[in-house]
Amino acid sequence: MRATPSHRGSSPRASRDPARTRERILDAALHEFSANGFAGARVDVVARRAAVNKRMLYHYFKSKKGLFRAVLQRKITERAGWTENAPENPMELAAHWFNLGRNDTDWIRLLEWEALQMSGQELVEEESRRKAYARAVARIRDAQAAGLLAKELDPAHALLSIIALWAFPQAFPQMARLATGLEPNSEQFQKDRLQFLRQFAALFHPAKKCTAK
Amino acid sequence: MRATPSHRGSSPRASRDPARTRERILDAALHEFSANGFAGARVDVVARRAAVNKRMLYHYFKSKKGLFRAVLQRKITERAGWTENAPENPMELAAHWFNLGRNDTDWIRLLEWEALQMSGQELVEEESRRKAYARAVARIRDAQAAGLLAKELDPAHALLSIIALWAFPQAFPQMARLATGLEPNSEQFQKDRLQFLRQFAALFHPAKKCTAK
DNA sequence: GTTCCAAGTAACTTGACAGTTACTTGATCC
DNA sequence: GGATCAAGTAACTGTCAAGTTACTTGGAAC
Repeated sequence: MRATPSHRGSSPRASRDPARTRERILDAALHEFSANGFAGARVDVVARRAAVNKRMLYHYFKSKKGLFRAVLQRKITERAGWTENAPENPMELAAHWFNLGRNDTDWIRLLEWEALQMSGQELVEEESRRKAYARAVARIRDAQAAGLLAKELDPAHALLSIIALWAFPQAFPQMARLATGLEPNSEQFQKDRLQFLRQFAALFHPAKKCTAK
Repeated sequence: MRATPSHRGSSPRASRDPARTRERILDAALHEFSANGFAGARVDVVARRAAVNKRMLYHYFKSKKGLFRAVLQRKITERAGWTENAPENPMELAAHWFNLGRNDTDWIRLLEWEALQMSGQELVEEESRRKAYARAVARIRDAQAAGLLAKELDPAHALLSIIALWAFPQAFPQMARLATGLEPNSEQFQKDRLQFLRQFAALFHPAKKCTAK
């Protein structure tokens, strides 16, 4: 067993460290793909940003496409835990997820590029993603049974709508700006949006239907 | 005043018709940009599809970017009428617009490409779009005054959410598929979604708050 | 009927970029 | 201590695509 070369916190010139190099490439690629999409991304820019020879990208990831898939794959596994320790009440999920997503705009953009580019073909990590969605749908069904959400609503569409409510302003910042006059990444916008989502959720709670005002 | 060369419905070889050529190019470009985005679109493909010499694109639109802007511009003015003859009740807008948008998936995709590419710079047709949004926000405010929607909600965020609810499955078809198991352009999905949006809207109507079950 | 210009064509230039070749360096195993 | 292979480098190549050059054609105005 070999010692990890990166054993020292900030070794000034750890001469070789494949795992770390791989991570550096992935970080740089995430940045570049998220900013420019697959077609717009430049392999040389990724290499420069990662401070790595371009040849190494092909060494580790075979092709530009392979790199893109690896970036998606890493992010998806990172996100796997989002359905855990989330609030039980479905409508509060929107506010909860909105909060989690604030620091991580790359994620929504990646999904957006994926949406625009995928045409028919199999998704990256399709199976595990499907399972994660199925779990989320099941939670909503439970919440319906518990009387937290109107039973007549299709739970899959409810999930889709909850995601839509938090992700949309990040996905379409120009529309958010046109509608509200604020930049969606500004403090003010995020405060307003969060308040809106909370009020919206409160309105929805069947239990509160006849108690509010 | 010169006679329009395209005076005959389907003249087999109208030798010159600038207006028509321009439209042909815009149609082809809409198709290409919507499918592949700005970076992914190929000028030669647009030219071939429009059955036009590539040089003509530069004649009419100056550059690839100019062509992209022209495509957006045309679509935006086409869409200007969407706020007219729409239902008064804001929550029913989602179902209404969803219906209108079904035949025209290019539109959402264009907005999506725009969202991903615009970084800070001025939008195409920014002023007229801002006005259209302001009109829509005003309508929601009216509806709130009329008791059709909870008054505490920020109307701009309400508008944003209504748009989110109908547009999201088209914008992120992969997520729609993962959540529901159906292709979002299938009959079944659209029927389900429409029903969901209607039920959702019905739940929201403050007047129904205490009458339902 | 000739002048003039918008409309149109084909072939070319230029630059950029994904992917490769041929080579060097470092570390681990025996 | 040298064989071996992963990690790494620099310079190159072939292709593709945006934009241009230099030219031709159609038709309207006088």
